[in-house]
Amino acid sequence: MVADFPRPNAQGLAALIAESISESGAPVVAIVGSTGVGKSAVADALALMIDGEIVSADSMQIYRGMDIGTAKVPEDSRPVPYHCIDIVDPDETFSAANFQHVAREAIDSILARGRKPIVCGGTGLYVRAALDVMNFPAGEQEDNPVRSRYTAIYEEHGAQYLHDMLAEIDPESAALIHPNNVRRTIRAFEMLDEGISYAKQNEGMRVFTPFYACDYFGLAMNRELLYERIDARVDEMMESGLMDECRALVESGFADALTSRQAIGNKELIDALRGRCTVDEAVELIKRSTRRYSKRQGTWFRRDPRIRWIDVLTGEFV
RNA sequence: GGCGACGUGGCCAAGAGGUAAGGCAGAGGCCUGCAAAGCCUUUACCCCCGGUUCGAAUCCGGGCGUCGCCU
Repeated sequence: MVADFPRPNAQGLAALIAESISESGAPVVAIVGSTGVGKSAVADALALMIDGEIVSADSMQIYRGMDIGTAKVPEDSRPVPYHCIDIVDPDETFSAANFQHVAREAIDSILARGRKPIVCGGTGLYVRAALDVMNFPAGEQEDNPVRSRYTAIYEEHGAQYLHDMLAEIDPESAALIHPNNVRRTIRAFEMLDEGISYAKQNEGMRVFTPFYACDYFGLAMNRELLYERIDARVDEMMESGLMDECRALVESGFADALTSRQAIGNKELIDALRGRCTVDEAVELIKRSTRRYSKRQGTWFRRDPRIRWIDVLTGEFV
């Protein structure tokens, strides 16, 4: 049903990428870009061309049972092995640090088998966690007492109060975090507890220090068309049974799991299932959230100078 | 044709003589342990013309438009 859109030619794009990497000799390839530009199709085609395996860098495809909503390539249509998909249940905690571990393990094993790792995904932080030098402090995340303690302080005294507290003990970090950004303010406290300051780590964000030598390719598409494709894809997801998928998550007791509340598609539909809005309203919200998400992905990837951008419609570098 | 109401940014909407709140949508941006998350920034010849006034989105007159009612 998206037939009337100009469609990218995955084969051609993959061939272009294959050609570009043959000169570099870097062990890893990464394909990034906003949702809906067609990363998966290109990655699949490329994998077949260069004897590769896919390492998904997608914060939501990590979870089992969330397939339609996260646009996972169905298991029986994966032409090569996929890694970093379906590794935890929706109510398990997972983070960029965990991903770093899992993804590097996958990359190393692919390399050890003499094949080519193709990191493909839209979660910018996860891509960097896997591919760049990024050190996460050792502390445990699960049931983090620091987190709950400062969350309580926030709930009682408000964001500004919490931020002022941070400014007292770590003014450099406080200066970098907007008082309303409670999440990050709390993380700064956690980091202090783990012996490092947010400000210090933030410096590392500006410099790109590779952990693996890697060729980066970004897939881009005219925004208007991308938005149309996103809208159409959401409709397709509904036709493919996204509603049933959500219902199943609810029945498994995952309705209020952190992940279900965050994942676009789930959170809106769960609201609809609970009668808080109509299904049509939920669908519109899903489309809007997805469009916004794709915009945020754009600003994240745009600042990485290593990415070579390809216009998927013209099949040329931009 | 008559009577009445209304006419503020893409949408909704405050305002009622002193130089245009807010919300939504959009756009731009930030980002090292929830990242599909979290957060920041930003958008006005107040329908037109004339008048009153030091000063009008706010008052008066006319025009145009929309809606409702009536004949």
